[in-house]
Formats: sequence, C-alpha cells, structure tokens
Amino acid sequence: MDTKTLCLGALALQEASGYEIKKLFESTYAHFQGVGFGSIYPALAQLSEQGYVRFRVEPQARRPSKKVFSITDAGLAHFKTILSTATPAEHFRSDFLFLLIYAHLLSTQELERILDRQTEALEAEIAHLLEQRDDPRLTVGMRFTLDYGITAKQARADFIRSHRDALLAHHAKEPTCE
Amino acid sequence: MDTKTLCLGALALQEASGYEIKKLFESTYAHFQGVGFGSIYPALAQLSEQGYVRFRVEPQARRPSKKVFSITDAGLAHFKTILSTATPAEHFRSDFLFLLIYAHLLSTQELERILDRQTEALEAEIAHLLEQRDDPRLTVGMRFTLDYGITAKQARADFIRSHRDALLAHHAKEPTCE
DNA sequence: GCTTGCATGTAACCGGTTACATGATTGT
DNA sequence: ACAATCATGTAACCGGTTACATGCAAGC
Repeated sequence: MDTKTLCLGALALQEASGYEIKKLFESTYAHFQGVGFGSIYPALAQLSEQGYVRFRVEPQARRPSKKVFSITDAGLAHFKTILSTATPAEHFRSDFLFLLIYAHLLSTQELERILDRQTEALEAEIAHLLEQRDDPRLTVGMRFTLDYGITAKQARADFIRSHRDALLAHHAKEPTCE
Repeated sequence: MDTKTLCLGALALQEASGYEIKKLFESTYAHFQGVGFGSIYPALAQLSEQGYVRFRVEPQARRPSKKVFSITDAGLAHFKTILSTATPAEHFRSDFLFLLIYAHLLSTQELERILDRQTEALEAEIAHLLEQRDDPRLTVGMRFTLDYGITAKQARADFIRSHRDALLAHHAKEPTCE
C-alpha cells in the first residue's frame, strides 16, 4: 500500500494531523506497515489537492498549531474502491535467514549471538503487541491484526528456541571455514 | 540486504551467471529475499569493478553464451565482514492486515473472499517450501530457513482458519457501513 | 543547558521496479 | 504462429528514506 492509501485509511478512522498519523503507524500499524514524515506530508498535500481530504488549521496553546485533516465523501468512496480492488499481498524480508545460510562462515559465538538476539528481538516485539492488546478502544479488526502478529512472531521465536542447541552443536562439529 | 551483498552471497555458494542467480532467488531465497534482473546485472558489474567477483564468458551450443561469475578472495573476505557486522533485521509488510482493519467497510462476501484467498495463498507457499525441502543438496542452514518459513506461514494460516467463522459471524451482525 | 516531544515541511539521494531492446531455440 | 525459456543489458521512473530547516515548551 502506498502512503496516500495508508493516510486515507488513518483518516477513515478519525481526523488527525500528519504528526498523529505518524504515531498511529508507530503503534497499531507498526508491525505490518511503516511510513515516515517524508512520505506523509507530501501524501497529505496531494490528497488535499485531489479533494479526498480537507483540513483546518487548529492553533494550540503552548504548542505549534496543527493541520487537522479529515476525509471527504469522495475520499471515503475512493478508499472503498481501493479496498475492494486491492490484491492483499504480504511481504516478508529477512536478513536473519540470509545470515543463517552462511552460518558456516561465522564462528560459533557469532552464530549463538545472532540466534539469541533474534529471539530477544521477537520477544520484545511480542511484548509490545501484547501491551497494545489491552486497549479497550480496539476494534475487532485491530485486535485480529495484533493477534495475527503475536501468533506469527511467537511461532518464529519458538522455532528458533527449539532448534538453537542442535544448530549450535552441529556448527561446533563442522570445521568453520573462516 | 542490498542486491550486491545478495549476489556476493549467491556466488559464495557456487559460481553462476546473473540469470542463474535470479533463479536462486526465485527458489531457495524466494520467501525472504527478492531481486529482479534490473538490480542483479548492475550489481554484478559493480562487484566486478571492485574486484570482488571475476567472470568468464562461456559460449553454449544452441543457447546464448553466458557470463559465469565467481567470487574472489577479496570478495569472500568482504562478504564475511558484512555478515559479521550486519544487524539482521526482519521486515513484514501486510496489505492483508491493513484490509482487515477496514472490514466494516466491506461486504461479508468480500471479507470472506479475502480471508479464504489469504489462507489459500499461504497454503500454496507452504506447499512450495515443502517441495524444496526434499532436495538432498540442501545445507543445514538452508533447511533451517525453509522450516522457519513453513512454521511461520503455517501459524498464520492456522490463525486465520481458527478465527474465520467468528470474524464472519461478527461482521454479518454489524451493520456494514457501505 | 540539553534532550525530548510537539509540529510541519522540503530537497537530495538512493535503490529497486518496470519497461524496453535483442535474439536464438524449443514446445504447443 | 505464438509463447516460453535461456541470456544480457540499459534507461526511465517512482517512491521511500534521510537529512536538513525551524521553533517553542517542558522536564531533567
């Protein structure tokens, strides 16, 4: 999904400023989508030109004033067509797996560190998702995405843990080609 | 990982042409890395300039001749430093999960189709990985990456299947905002 | 005094994807 | 005839990341 669609989606839930949209992508959407300010602001400007969103400038006490965007009827209609015609793809990129293919080029210590770091990283991500799960404002769909993420990450963490020792033992036996 | 490193990795396993490297990325590496010709050929040219790979032109009967690349000592050393210093990250992007957040904007039929398509897609990917698993030439590391992928995808497919009916029932009850 | 948070934006850069160009052979 | 496989490459394009620019307020 491109940034414009992502922003449209955020505004379909509630009106928000660019800054607030970014925060949404850092919390609820963080584990399956990501965008930076450098994409959000231009996207919002374009959506505004196209008439899919409108905005009002809201001054704030002891804060810089913000541009609060909200979706228009045309924007919502457009968003729905995107949803209906989209082919929902999933992409997974892993440098961790790439490294493991070349385990024989690493020392046993390095391999052990990589394995343990990855498990820790996954557990940390799971903990983060678990925290969000308690929020009573979550919709059914949001809770589904969180649980989907938790399940997938847990499966991977468990897999590494259950293969760790065998992998390490096998690696120690083989002559490391360094 | 950038394309250059990926190519270096492919050549660390065996010598190959650009075309053959592409095939490797379409089979063994497909589920966690991906590259196209448009990246591979320029990457190989750069690696050659840097002295990390060398190549010979191999003419073939009733086939266009190919450039067979192989890694140099400098290339292998460089590859090892990359492996040792790399922070192995994993990235997951899902348009499927994005769609699910907006399930209330879809009809029950559309939701059902999305859910079932995703399950089928995952099962197909699992079947593909399972096929590769039989190859006796696989290294321990490669088998690990395949099993990691299978486990993760299976967990997701199972999750969708076990939540499908509840999600659909809940959706049918709610007034669809279309 | 320094960092963090709130708040918006631009510009350069980088890298990957897509399309195009070429060309022989094999299978439908 | 037409599509697919083998085989290499270039060029345009597109979009996201990073860095930069600005500025105030609150907390450490």
